Amino acid sequence: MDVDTRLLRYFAAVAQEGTLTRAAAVLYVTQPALTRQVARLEDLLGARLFTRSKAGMSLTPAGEALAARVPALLDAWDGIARETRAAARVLRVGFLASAANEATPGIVAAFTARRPGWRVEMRQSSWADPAAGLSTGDVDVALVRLPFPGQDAWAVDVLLTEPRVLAVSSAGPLAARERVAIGEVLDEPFVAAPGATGAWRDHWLAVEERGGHPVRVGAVTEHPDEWLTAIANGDGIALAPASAARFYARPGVTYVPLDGVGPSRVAVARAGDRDPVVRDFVDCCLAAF
Amino acid sequence: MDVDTRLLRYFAAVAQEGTLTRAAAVLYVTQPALTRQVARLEDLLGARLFTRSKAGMSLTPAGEALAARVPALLDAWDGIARETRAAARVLRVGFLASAANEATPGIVAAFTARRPGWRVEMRQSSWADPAAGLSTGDVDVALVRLPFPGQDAWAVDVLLTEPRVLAVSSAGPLAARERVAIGEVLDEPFVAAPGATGAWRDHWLAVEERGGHPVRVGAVTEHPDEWLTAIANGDGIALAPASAARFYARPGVTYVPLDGVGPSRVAVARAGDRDPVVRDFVDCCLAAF
DNA sequence: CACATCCATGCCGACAGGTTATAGATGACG
DNA sequence: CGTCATCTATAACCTGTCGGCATGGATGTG
Repeated sequence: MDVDTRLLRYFAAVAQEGTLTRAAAVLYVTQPALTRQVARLEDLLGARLFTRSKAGMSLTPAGEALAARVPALLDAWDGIARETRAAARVLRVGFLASAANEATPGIVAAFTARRPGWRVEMRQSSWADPAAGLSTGDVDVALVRLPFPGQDAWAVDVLLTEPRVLAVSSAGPLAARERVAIGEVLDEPFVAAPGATGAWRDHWLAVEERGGHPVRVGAVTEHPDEWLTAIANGDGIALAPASAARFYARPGVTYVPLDGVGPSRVAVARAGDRDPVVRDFVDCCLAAF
Repeated sequence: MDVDTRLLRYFAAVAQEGTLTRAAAVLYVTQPALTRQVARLEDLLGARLFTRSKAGMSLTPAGEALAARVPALLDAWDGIARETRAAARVLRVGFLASAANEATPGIVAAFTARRPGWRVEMRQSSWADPAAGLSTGDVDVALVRLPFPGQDAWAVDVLLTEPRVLAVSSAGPLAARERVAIGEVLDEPFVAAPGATGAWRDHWLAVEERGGHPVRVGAVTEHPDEWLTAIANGDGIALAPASAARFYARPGVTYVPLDGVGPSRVAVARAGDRDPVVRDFVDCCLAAF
């Protein structure tokens, strides 16, 4: 009988949390999706796994039996997948569009020097996935900007801290300014990241610095190119890391120093340090700064 | 990283067989489907698992690593699923429409006497699945008629052997006959089972007894009711087990003894005899005859 | 040079999984 | 005693994936 390991992870989360609602939050899916997947697993196995009540879901004997063995099975699979990738000598590195920077080629060179025979596969992710493919298992390690959704589940080392600046249309009045304070622009429309990215989106809308002041969203973009176009068009302004002035210079877009907001941090994130190859890559990252 | 165990079974089959084409035959899927699923697994893992050549597919080092551990993982999952079902105290029994007979209630009664607290869930399957849900894992044990597709993969005990007779329209000339020889009716249109059922369909079209004589198919049916209607309507004639005269008596349909064909066998099939509960059920079946 | 044997690709229909919105059931609380 | 808050279940919709069939392309073989 075949099953997707995702179903088993869902089941384990529900067994752990005791309610569908909470498990759904942990898994970043909606509660109806969980309801159906759990029911589907019960159908597949031909056994009721939970007794439902207003208070939540509690395990039946069959559920207990399953819950006792599923974590080990999932661990075994994760281990197999890791070993398989290791045997292929490919390290998959995700990076967020705006987290790439001058150091990347040096890091890759240092890594291939330390691990001859290994190939590094770089995968750029859109802003719709600030975890750069880590959470879906698409990559082994990722260069990201903090904070990102689900960050607590990963091992993270900060590589670089840089100020956040303001990106504005060159045609607008702010472009001529020497400096701007965040308090002056709280009513401006902002160009934002997609809605599902939670803390990450908030960070780039300066929600923390607004003290409750509402956000006006002028546009939503996923890629640097759309982002630059939206700003040049005057659809809104946006926070950006200072290095964007070098990487994303474009006629029509001006970067202005900004007061009153904290810095942005670039970090290297991964599942943990059990894998020595990943650890080597992390070391190369740390050595590059 | 999540994966469907079906993908892993596909992979294992290809690794075992060495070519996609042969593995596809073993798995009862088409070769293009396998091509894509293997490619998908490689994508998911981010590693090439096979080197393709005209001669077939041979494992890369990454493929070797995976192949070394996948069978144990699949076994572990199958064991977990079995234990979970056992904890639920539900035995799922599949039965083919025409394999059900007088003995069934007695078998179930004997089983529940031997295993108090257990519930038997009977699932009737259409003729589109002569394995009665075994092959998909929908049931733990099944009452079937031999031969059925993929039969070699299962443990099988014959319960009962009965002659095959001919079902004809009462309005036709054959209905008045005392006996009929198979050689007389090779040119008649037959009412057949769905095309994907292979050996099973052939068995009921008397392909073995035809000596190459081609089959005319007058209708295709999946359920006894359609089958009876098709025969009564004169869409074709059909082979049937002798007991059909009792179970599927209907005005307009006449059963005539038939010479020149072998008997039909009812059997109990299951994955093996490791599961003591399934073994008990099998014992009850054997004791009932 | 036709043929057999592989694997890959394009197209299409069916279905599964996700989302949002909403219903139903049941304690907790003013 | 109504009003919430908190659960799970269901409905409607959209998209991506899987399977099938048909076909193409590459490569040895008689």
